[in-house]
Amino acid sequence: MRKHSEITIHNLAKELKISASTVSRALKDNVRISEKTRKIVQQKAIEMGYRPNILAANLRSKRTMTLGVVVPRIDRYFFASVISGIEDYAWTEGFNVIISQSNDLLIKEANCVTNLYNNRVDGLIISISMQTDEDKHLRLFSENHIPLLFFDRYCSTIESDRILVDDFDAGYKITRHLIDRGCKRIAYIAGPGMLNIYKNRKAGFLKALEESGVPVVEKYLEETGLTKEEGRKAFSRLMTLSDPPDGVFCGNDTTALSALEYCQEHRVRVPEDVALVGFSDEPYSAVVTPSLSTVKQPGYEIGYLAAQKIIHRIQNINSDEPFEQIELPTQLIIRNSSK
Amino acid sequence: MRKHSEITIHNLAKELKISASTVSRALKDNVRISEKTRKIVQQKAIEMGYRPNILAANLRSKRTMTLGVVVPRIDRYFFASVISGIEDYAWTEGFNVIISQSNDLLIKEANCVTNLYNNRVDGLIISISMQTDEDKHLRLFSENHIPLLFFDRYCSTIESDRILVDDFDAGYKITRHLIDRGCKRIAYIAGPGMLNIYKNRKAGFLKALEESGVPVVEKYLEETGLTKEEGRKAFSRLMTLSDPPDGVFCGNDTTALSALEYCQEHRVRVPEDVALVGFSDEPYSAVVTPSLSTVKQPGYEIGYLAAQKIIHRIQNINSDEPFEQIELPTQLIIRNSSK
DNA sequence: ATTTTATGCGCAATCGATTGCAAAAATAAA
DNA sequence: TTTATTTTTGCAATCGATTGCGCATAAAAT
Repeated sequence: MRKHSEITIHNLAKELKISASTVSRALKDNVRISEKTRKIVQQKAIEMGYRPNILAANLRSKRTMTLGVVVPRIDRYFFASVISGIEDYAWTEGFNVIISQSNDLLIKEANCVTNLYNNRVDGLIISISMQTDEDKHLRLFSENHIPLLFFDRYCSTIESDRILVDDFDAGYKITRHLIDRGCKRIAYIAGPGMLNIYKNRKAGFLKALEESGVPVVEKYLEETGLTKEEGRKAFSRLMTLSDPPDGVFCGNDTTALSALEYCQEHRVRVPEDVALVGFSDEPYSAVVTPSLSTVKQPGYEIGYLAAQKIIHRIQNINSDEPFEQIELPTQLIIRNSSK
Repeated sequence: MRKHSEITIHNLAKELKISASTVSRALKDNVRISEKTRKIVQQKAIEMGYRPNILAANLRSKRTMTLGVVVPRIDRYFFASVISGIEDYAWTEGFNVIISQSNDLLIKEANCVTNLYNNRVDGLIISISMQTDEDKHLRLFSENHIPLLFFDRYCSTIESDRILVDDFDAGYKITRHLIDRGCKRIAYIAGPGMLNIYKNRKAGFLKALEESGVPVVEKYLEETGLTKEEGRKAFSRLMTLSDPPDGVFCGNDTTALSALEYCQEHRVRVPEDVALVGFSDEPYSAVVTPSLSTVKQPGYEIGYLAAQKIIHRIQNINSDEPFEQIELPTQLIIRNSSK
């Protein structure tokens, strides 16, 4: 609560012996107010330390100039960089950004989304949780025609803008690379097949195998939550097979790193005995030994573009531009773990 | 803009042929409303899909249930984890969190702070930019008695709560460690001396040297912006001295990493020729080769505590509890770069 | 001098929820 | 049945900025 009583346009008006409407207009450089009055009002506003009450303006105008963002976790580099991109663009347009994290839990996600809805954010940018298999909470936005944009992980039952990376292509490129370097027994540690990104990566993976006539071996396919622990377990299962893989496509860098650690402990040579490729290009991936091959996703650009797109929608709310699905290219970075 | 016309308490009231006040009270379980009416109203509210307009409530109550957060960069792990902690606690108390980044620029910081002020956030949590050498923008909060809390980097000219890590102790511990392992020529790549955290680390550094009778050599003291490039340059200067240091305390892990890279390229052995210690425990520090000694700062805990503290202040705005400066302990993690 | 056209400004309603005060209704007491 | 008491509800103002409409006054045209 402000101790100093707020200075409002009414205070200014009284002080200047004019009406509040005139003050309001003068402050917004409305053409219907004379140059002279405008100057006087603006001068007085500065003098008295006037600060517009955005709440009141928002109530009246039914806009909040605020974007809601929901990500699984803020402290994962990919998401942090997406947010950074969102925030940077939003700022240039005068939008604020409210952040929430779902912790990859459906229920928390639903709560966050509902909360943001109730807070009247002008748009929602979201990457859904690993658990999300229903869309009721998201319909709150789509059905009320409040701009909604998915990035990376999306919900296919909801029509909306999406900014994705080309996961199919990425999966394909990775697998192709492993094949090209001579791997014969290629394994894949996947994330939850429920999420499109993992479905697509797997499809790319399978396509590459098929194309090269490499057989798909069921026991080389693991599905996990892509945590460090689960990754470790899955990789350990693979390596204790009688014919362990000589190339592993890990669903993210976290699992790839845990695989690397496993190899160091068990004196498995990387990439000689087994080649490893991760996904995301975490900050550590370039600097571990051996450095980790991976796929770089342009997080900052995704965020920047997402903010641009959604703010454009907000500002042209009544145009009926069709929804757009943008797929940004990924970059396969070949490092020592698969050289 | 919502397409469906909003459902307000007035709509509900009309529908139920009672007054809006009664509806308002019924929805908030006010004791002055009979059990019967309350049930009816709440039932109808659900039925009609009523969603309270938080803007209106905020305008009236002069609270926004929102915390503002300003950090130099969101995509730095330390800050991301602090934000994660803030968001987690804030959420349990029903607070939203608006994030802005200053990009370590004073002018952007001032803009962000002013914007958050105008948006009537109930409190501000900030870690100031490297450039910040004035406090006018921050006085907006402190002088209007809106809770303000610094973490990590603070502004000493402003009275307020602070959550810090014990930088003096950390600097001392690091230096002590280098001395104990036998380093004779110890260098320090510092951050801007304007910021207290760097001042304090340096004080700890000097204290340790003095205590052990190790002479302070001016040419071993570098001051930089702690970026990768500047760190590289500073380290290179140090290593091309006729008597290069055999132990370097780097202001953060970024510079430590660039030092490591320099060493690899110039065949300088770490830690045999020069021992390195960083600061922050970035995610990569544990996994580079050699793994990087560093100081772990409890980011998540700092954020969580900061949110607790500031929300407590917000909820007890009129109590006159004195400002508190909390210093959390750091943990020296000795890894291979200085073993 | 009179009519037309601009220009500058104010009135009052609006956005939706909250709340002090008073009135009405229901219940208890006399 | 009447009065006192308690419970329940409504009126109307408030939070602060915005805006459609209309009234003045001034300037331009006739």
